[in-house]
Amino acid sequence: MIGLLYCAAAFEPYLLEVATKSMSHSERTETRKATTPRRSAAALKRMPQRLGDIALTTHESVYRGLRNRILFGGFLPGSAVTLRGLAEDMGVSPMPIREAVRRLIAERALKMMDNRRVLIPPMTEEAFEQIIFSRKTLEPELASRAMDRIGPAEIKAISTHDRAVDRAMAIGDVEGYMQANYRFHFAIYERARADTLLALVESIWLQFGPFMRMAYGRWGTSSLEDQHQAAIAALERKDRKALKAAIAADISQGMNFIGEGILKRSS
Amino acid sequence: MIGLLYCAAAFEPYLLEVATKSMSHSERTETRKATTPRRSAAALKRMPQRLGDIALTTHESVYRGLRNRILFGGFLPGSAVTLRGLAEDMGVSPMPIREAVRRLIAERALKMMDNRRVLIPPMTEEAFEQIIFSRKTLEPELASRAMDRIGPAEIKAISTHDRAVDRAMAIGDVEGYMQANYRFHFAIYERARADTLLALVESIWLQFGPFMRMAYGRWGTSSLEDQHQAAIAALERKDRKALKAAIAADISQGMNFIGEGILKRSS
DNA sequence: GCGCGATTAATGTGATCACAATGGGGAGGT
DNA sequence: ACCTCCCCATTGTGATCACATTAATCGCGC
Repeated sequence: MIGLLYCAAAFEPYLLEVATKSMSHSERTETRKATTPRRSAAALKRMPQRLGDIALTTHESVYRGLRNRILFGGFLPGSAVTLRGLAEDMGVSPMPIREAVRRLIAERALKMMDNRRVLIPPMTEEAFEQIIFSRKTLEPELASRAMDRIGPAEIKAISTHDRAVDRAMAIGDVEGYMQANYRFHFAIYERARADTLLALVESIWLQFGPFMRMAYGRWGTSSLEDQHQAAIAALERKDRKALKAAIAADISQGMNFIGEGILKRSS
Repeated sequence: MIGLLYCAAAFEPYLLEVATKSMSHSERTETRKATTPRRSAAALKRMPQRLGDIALTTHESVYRGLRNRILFGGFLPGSAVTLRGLAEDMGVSPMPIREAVRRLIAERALKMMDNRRVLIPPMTEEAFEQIIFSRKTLEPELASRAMDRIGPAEIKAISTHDRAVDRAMAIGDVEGYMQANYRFHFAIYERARADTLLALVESIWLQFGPFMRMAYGRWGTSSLEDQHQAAIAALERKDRKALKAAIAADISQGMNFIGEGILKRSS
């Protein structure tokens, strides 16, 4: 409710677009196309369990879909989500939605109000400052740990992601930019094999994803600069100090752009 | 499965004691005392919703109960938990258990294996090192932020918790020690009014709770030292630098004791 | 016309059932 | 005595229903 003030301004039409989830719930929608689904014998064709790579539960694919959508700005800060609404959108029953939403609430990607309504958490100046602190503390450390495990092959992959960042930035593809930027950073961090730390960082990214999208949606990505090249160069030289500095600088620049955009220039 | 190796050694009988949850599900157990609860008309008396302070959902009280139990060592690292088992223990249906467990898994207080079995995550040396790093990074910072909001009244409360720590340590009350120690730290951290950072720290504490309990259970709390007095003195003097140093030293001492105990001396 | 109250719709929560898959234990064979 | 295979108990998952509560909407009185 409170957070709805954030989206009072006129807004681009990306609000509810489906991000990057490739759910193939074909055999389930045909069960549900009847307006009033009866339970009698309709529960037979259950658990077809799409085996894309390995057995994946429904709530897990729902979770990943929602997670990506939040991470890359598919939701507006302050916008509400409902269990039944999402269930209908994704063509599943409300049950796996409940579990996915509960999980995302625990990760602070969603927020449950006192009235038990669920919404994308609006950003506050205090939370934003804490996010910056956490990022600048954890991410350079994670990159430093990863460095020893990053060889030429990994550097190549990381560079590919960086080029995707530049490409998206050039054509103003906000969502593409955010996805490529995420992949760039986490391609580095994942090599640290430090999942306890990585989980903290992922939770942080989930919290500023919608907010970041809002900033880019308003002021574009054209004036963005990053320190990705400096980070790659540091990785090639195995220069730990330079790497940490590059990551820290990248965070500062990016978050400063977002913060200036939304929090300072007000509406 | 793997983690069960950790509890192979002989062990004290605190394994499954109920920690500090005061659930009053009296009116619900009488519904369930029949061995095979039928659903026909038994679903009438639902949602009595004990209103201790404010309306509290069942899965929320289940969550808090489980959380405390994990935090203060009510479970052994590597031990398995089952939805139906917990449901029976707590006298509720498996449904609120599912939500609470899902939430705790997201907070890394529980771990779901590939076979979908849920267990208390066993500790590894790598995870332990990351936990120490996170604690030493976040907690002194949190204390520093809290200092400006800590007056004589708060210092009094904090000192009370410290005395409880000493008392429990003197009589070897492991669980009492852990609870008092938690209250001491979080009485400080909460004053920072930085819930984004606080959430990260709480997740970390949940992860080493069972492990800490194991160490104290084996070697007692008699040889423990802490820097609580130094922290309190720093709070009284409003000495930010000393406060951060005291918190950092307290973490180092405590975690070192635990780590030495379990990871180094093997069995 | 315009607030204001009662009715209705919608939402989260809890319970129960059905099902797939894993795991353990016992029987049978070597 | 040990290993192997099969069967059954147990577990998590998904669906559906019922309910309490909150939000929305319509209608009535001023």
